[in-house]
Amino acid sequence: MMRSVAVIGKKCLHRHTVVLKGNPRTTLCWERSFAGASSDDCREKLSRKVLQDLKLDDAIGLFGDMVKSRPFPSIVEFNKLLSAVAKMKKFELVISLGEQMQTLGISHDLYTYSILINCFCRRSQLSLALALLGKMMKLGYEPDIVTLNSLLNGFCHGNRISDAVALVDQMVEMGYKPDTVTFTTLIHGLFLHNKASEAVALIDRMVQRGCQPDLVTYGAVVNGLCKRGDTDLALNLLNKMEAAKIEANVVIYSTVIDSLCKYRHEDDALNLFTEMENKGVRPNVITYSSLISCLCNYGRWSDASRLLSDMIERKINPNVVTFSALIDAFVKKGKLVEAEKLYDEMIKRSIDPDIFTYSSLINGFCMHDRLDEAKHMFELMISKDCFPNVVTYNTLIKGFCKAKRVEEGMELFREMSQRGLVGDTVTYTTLIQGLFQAGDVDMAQELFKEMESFGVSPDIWTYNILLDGLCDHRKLEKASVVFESMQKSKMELNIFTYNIMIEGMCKAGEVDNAWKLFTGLNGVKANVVTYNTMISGFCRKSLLQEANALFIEMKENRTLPDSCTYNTLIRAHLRDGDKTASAELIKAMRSCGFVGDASTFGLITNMLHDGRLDKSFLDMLS
DNA sequence: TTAGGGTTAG
Repeated sequence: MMRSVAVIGKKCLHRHTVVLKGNPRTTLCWERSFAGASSDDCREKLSRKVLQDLKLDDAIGLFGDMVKSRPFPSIVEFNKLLSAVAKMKKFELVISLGEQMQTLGISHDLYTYSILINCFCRRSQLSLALALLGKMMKLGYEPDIVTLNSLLNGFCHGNRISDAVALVDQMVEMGYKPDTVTFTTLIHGLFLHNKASEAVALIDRMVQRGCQPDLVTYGAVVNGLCKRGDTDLALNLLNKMEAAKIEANVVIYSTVIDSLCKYRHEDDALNLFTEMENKGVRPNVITYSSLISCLCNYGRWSDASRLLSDMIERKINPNVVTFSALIDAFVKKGKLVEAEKLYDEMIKRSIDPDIFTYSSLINGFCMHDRLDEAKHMFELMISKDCFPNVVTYNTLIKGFCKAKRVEEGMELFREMSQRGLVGDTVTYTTLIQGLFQAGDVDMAQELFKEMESFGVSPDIWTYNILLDGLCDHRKLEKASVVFESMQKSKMELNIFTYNIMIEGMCKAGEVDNAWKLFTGLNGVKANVVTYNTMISGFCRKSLLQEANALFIEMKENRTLPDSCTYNTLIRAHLRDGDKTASAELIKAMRSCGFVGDASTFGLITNMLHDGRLDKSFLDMLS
């Protein structure tokens, strides 16, 4: 590449002129063509307005007319058409039209070459783009900034980001003046290749070379940094901008504020909000919505409500996003009444709810087992031509499954397919879980098979639910087969996977196998549930020594026992007739602030009745 | 007549 670009030099400029002069054919033809109706037609068809909404078929037809008309229309007309086709992203077609032109003896000019180089780049055919650049330069055309920016874009989107950086340096050395397009293209490429620090360094390098980056360039870097959560670096850039007397605008401030808030620096976000006000930058509905939404999600309702009244007072009107964000936050915190009030308020303000609004409300109704209202909301949105997407369906399906109405969930699943929506991993996982809970083991397994055959990849949660369902329904053998295939696959098993299998084995009486699994957790850390399950497995087999040993081990491994750990052990020791050990455990449990659970109370009551225990035990428990 | 990516919120 560098060799090709290295030949770009001043001497080309001379030849450039010569070639343009030496290309009188198109000029002459064009002059003559004023008399020809067909060429006039073409020219009319190529007017800017027509080109804007030109259809692909018309473009091809037009090209056919153009190559048939004699004399040929000028190269400018061809360039306009090629450009229009390139805008339709039909890059291959542009290339083939270019080839046809050459076959017909219609010479390309600088613009044609630029368009074609761009097309090769967009098709990731870097070598062909470079070859064409070489050819073009041999003919004496000096690439201009647009040609080089296209090439730069090609490098950025191909895997040649270091060549992209080098190209910009070389452009500067050769006297080209990189423009905003050059920089935003390179910056975008750097972020695409995870080179955030190089993007920041680029800004410094530009300044060093006496090339002051503009607002757009800064904006691109700030945006890229914020998307990665590098808010410190973004704030540094804001300071740099200020030092360079480039005033950040509301978009840049909103970007940083949003990012600060999302990464849990909400107070810094609020401070920056004040700072932008002090600098005379007026926040807009987006600045407010983003802050309000984050604050609500963190439960900072009073701050959020202060901002809301603030924005209304300043006539910055909340829009559908503001309302939806609020509704969603209220719903997630279980405040459905408030969410419904907000919904009424937005209707009163003639703000149309959108798919987010409806989906949040449907979620709210589902969370409160108000399935009929959820369904009603779902039908309402459709009646308003706001069509549910896979997320909306998943929400409602989950609601029905949780309410043990898996049949209706399945019905929705079929309905979404009819609407042309494809279920995703969440859809299938939810339904598989619902089917297992409803005891429909066969259907659950069938759905799992369907999901695989439809190319929807099960994730670790899908597998965990499958394992759990199989174990719950006494299909440990089948679960073990699945588990082994998971171990062999690249999938990372989590502690839930192990907990499910350990529990399944213990419940099936296979404590030895469960213990084997427990001692062979592949780099996964046991949690309190893992210990509880194993301890309970030992207790079930009256292996109290093992259970006690594990209880000690879990404390040594800094896994805090919970109410379940204590209750399991207490019951086991009571059944074993060891009153002393039980009494000690009860004391220890109480000192941790836990109490006896229903099973423990039940057992003690029974033992009181048949005289195995005296009343002091009951007093100890409560 | 040629190029980039947008500009931010649920």
